[in-house]
Amino acid sequence: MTEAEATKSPRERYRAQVRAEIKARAWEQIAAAGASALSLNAIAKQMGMSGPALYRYFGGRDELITELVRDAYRSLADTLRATAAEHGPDVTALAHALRAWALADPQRYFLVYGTPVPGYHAPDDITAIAAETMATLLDACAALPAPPDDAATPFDEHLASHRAWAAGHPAPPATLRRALAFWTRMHGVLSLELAGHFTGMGFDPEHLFAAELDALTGPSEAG
Amino acid sequence: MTEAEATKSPRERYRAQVRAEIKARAWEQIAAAGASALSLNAIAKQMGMSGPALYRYFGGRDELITELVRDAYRSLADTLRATAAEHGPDVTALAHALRAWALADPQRYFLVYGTPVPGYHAPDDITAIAAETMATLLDACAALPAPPDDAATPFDEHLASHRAWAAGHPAPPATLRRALAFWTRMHGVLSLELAGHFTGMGFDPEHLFAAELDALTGPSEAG
DNA sequence: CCGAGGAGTTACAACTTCTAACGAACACGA
DNA sequence: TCGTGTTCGTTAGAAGTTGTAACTCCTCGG
Repeated sequence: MTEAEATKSPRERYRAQVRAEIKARAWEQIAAAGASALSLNAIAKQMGMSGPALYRYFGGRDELITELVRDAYRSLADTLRATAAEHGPDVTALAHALRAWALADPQRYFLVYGTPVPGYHAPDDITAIAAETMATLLDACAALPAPPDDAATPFDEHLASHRAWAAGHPAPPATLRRALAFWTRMHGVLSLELAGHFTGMGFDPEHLFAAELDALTGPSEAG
Repeated sequence: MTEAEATKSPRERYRAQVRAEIKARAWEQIAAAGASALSLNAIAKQMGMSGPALYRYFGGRDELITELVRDAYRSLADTLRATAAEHGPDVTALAHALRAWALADPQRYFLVYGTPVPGYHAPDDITAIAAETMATLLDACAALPAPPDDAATPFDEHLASHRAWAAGHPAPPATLRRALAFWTRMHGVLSLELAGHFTGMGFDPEHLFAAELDALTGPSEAG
């Protein structure tokens, strides 16, 4: 990384630095008021230069946001992969890492899992990062001990022949099912928590998250 | 309703009609391009009048969106309540009604459960509608037969003393826990499905939804 | 019938994204 | 060392947006 940056020409290093600062300001704005309130002009003014100058660095607002979305996916995938590298394929560690990542910057989470724009389709490289994240999750679910009553569900049979997303993974349908359950349940709690739908209800969202995680890892020994 | 509208003055009836048409156009725009792309000018142009005229009917863009959010909450609460009135307190019927409501207009779902604007706090009447929805869900969960291994979880103990949201409901903590699980899991699947995170993965989201619902209603007899 | 108030208009301010054209600074090769 | 050419940042401007102010006109109600 040091070598890669050092070998670039001065212009390229400067350009990379300005791009990085633009993105940093953009993240500040998004954290403060959401992605829809992101203003190129405001960023330019903060950086002491005038509006159109930013178009040297990003094709426009959409391109900047796409870049931030890509970074968000990348950050999530790296965080989970690092967690798996440190704790092994442990679904509990993954869950806590996911929650910490989400709470650290809710708007970054929503950039990945929030309301989509109807027409928008993410570039292929972004969906590739998403697949990488799913692979990490699948590995952890494969390492999960099979529960005592592990009869094949109807959904397992469906997954047996509809597993394009896990084509390169040797996990059986039950593992795929558990991975999907893990993903959707963690997201269900986190999404509602970050959106503030639990505020005023009295309970601690962290306990709900832990309860759902317990139900996932040990459906029988949870009591 | 007929009486209430008929007794109003002509001016008020006209005003209500124009407000309704504005909201109808707004829903079209939101369904087509999302809430962030809603343009008062575009609505005015569609209706054959010029921009500022709309400010007679809505204080501004934010007020119009808040009104649409209110209508979305109201629609969801009414749909679930009507389902409960027809099928009784059946959590399965509620789940299918919720999914149908969500699929009928994804952006309406996201207006309720989508990415929040950091600073925004919903008016009290909207949170009251949300509480109404939770009450309907609680009733259905209370009618659910207790599973065989129904030992109190740690989260149940937490809920026993942190149940402000169910203050007026006699349901025990285990029922509260099941209601929260129902809510978060259904939302987890629906949210990811509507946002398109399952596209290209190969499986049918409806089957996943059904599987999660099965796990919720009968954890033992599901196999 | 006539006045008061509501509806819609245009004009304007202050934003936004984004394009075009220009000048100045800088890195690089001869 | 000295052009030269690329790149950066600028201003100007078009085409949008939300929202306010002032004015006209019509209509409803006493």
